[in-house]
Amino acid sequence: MNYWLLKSEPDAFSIDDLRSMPGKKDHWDGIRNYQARNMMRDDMRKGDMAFFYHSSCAVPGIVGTVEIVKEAYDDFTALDRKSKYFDAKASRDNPRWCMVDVKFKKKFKEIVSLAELKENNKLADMTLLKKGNRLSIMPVSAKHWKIIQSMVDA
DNA sequence: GCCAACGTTGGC
DNA sequence: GCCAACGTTGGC
Repeated sequence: MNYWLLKSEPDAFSIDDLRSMPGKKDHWDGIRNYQARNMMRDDMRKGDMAFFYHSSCAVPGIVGTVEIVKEAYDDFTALDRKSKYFDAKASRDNPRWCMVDVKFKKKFKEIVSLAELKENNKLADMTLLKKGNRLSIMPVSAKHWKIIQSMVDA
């Protein structure tokens, strides 16, 4: 079982949006980066857990957890001309992009902010905190997962 | 809005 | 295959 971190801009899709979906789940669409796609397709498994990270907002940070409930399948938004994730190079035969389904598990009482994560020396080697890493999906080690869980107020 | 750090594209 | 130009991400 693997751990992950999924970034989303809360203006576009927040953890509250996920919680209010039917069944508290939704597809994680719009991934248009090959590294992120490959990890999602090759390594992300049903039952894996992920942090939900809010990016490009007033207080960026981890706001809760989700579970991967469906493994990678074709991202149909790439074929939808009206979608902002439409990709002219994607086709039915070669959809190019994929997505997974995630289910809301928990929203933290308080956000674990990026600033707090940076202040924690034990997280110094975390991918998220490394310079220049902008991937919207990244793996989290079991060690880091535990440390961050310990930073959460009940 | 700025800018660093990537990733992608396309001419050669 | 190289590399310059361009686009994107995301913190600040």
